[in-house]
Amino acid sequence: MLTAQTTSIAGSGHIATAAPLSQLATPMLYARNTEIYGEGEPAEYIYQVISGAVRAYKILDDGRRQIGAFYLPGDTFGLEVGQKHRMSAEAISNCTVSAIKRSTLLRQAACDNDVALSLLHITASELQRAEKHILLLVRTAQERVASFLLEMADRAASAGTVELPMSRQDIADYLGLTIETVSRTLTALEAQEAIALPSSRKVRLINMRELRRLDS
Amino acid sequence: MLTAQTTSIAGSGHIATAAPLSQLATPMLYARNTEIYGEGEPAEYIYQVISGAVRAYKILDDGRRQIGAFYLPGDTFGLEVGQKHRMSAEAISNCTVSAIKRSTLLRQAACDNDVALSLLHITASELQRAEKHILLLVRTAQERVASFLLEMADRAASAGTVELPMSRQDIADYLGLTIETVSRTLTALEAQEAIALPSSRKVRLINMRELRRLDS
DNA sequence: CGCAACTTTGATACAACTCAAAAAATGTGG
DNA sequence: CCACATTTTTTGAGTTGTATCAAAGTTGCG
Repeated sequence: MLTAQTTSIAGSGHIATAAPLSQLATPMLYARNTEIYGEGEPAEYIYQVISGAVRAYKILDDGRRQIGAFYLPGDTFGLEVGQKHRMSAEAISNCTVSAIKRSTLLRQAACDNDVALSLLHITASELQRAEKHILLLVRTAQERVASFLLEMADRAASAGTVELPMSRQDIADYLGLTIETVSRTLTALEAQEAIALPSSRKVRLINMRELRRLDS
Repeated sequence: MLTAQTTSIAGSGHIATAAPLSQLATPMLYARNTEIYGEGEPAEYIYQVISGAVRAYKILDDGRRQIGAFYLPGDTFGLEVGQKHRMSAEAISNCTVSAIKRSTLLRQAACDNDVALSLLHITASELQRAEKHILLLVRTAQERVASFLLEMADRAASAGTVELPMSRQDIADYLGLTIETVSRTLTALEAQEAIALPSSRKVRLINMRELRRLDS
């Protein structure tokens, strides 16, 4: 069974095996920092990242922003069982996403078990991610940052170097830290030669053993 | 459509409408502090709390325990899409739960859409809970404790007084705080007359406006 | 090239943690 | 039902990690 990460909504996954659906997948372009949908808006579409990166977030009452997830190419996002989006989503970089109508999907799910099960798997993956995120948030700054780097490496690494599509502020809002703490922690990891920072958006993972020990 | 909180696995919810399933629901008794299932174990059953309270948790590598959720009467827990339980579950108090075989359920889900959709709704509820938990963990101790009390009041209050089935340690491990901080925070809330503590396991919510302001 | 945005570094403050001990609650056997 | 042992909760004192406030670098873009 495919996971949400690899289930294509327009490709070869369960959903797409329902013939009419793949035809309904619409490619869409979003410029850097533009909104894809807002919290509380009717959930019209579910999306899959084709290229670029997306952040999903909520704004807390005190004005802070908590990023719930980053979505990279292949990831599905924006699926809601209820009527409304529970987070906002924005393009981190210019990106292309493929979208299909939620109403179509839910209608399909009501009669097609494969579709219903795919939705279940996507939601279960999101749950697993959220639970991992909870564990992250009770750790030290070093552990959070190390864990974040390893996660990004898993998802987007090429030859030991991670290209971060997101800003320090994005990382801070994801890890529940301040931008200063993220910056200082990266500097500290560099000083202890666990990573190198050839540029602020490029991280070379040098001492994986040490990073994994921190992630543990 | 029913939510996970109100979907009965042995009663009138979607799952039970599949006639053979309700017959398969088995009532089970667990004594205080006994394990219902362990992390990593094959997920044989899914459960619903009939009476008592349950905690689901993971042990971190440094030995700390993070409680992911408390389950109260009516709540469904232990549903996994994968083969294994991703957390451990223990009875907080002596409790009775109703259990049905996961294999049966998944077999049903593969052909019965109502069952598949019920599983989707239960999982989506868990996801929503986990996302709320994430937002909790980036707030101050006072905000976390106030939010926790309001959550418990919503779920189990009778006449403004919340009976806490769990210990201070349980609360601390749920909120990502130490037991001392939880205790001090409750004392502080009492001092500012937002709550009263007739006993350590009983909390009377006095100033709801103030608590909601903290929860916000 | 110059301005705006982003990132890093520095100094200080404070919330929550740690270690320690007292107080209160709970359980147990006589 | 009481006396004692154990567990849980509260309180205290001191430390520390992260936030805050401030400013200096750095990068990228028009």
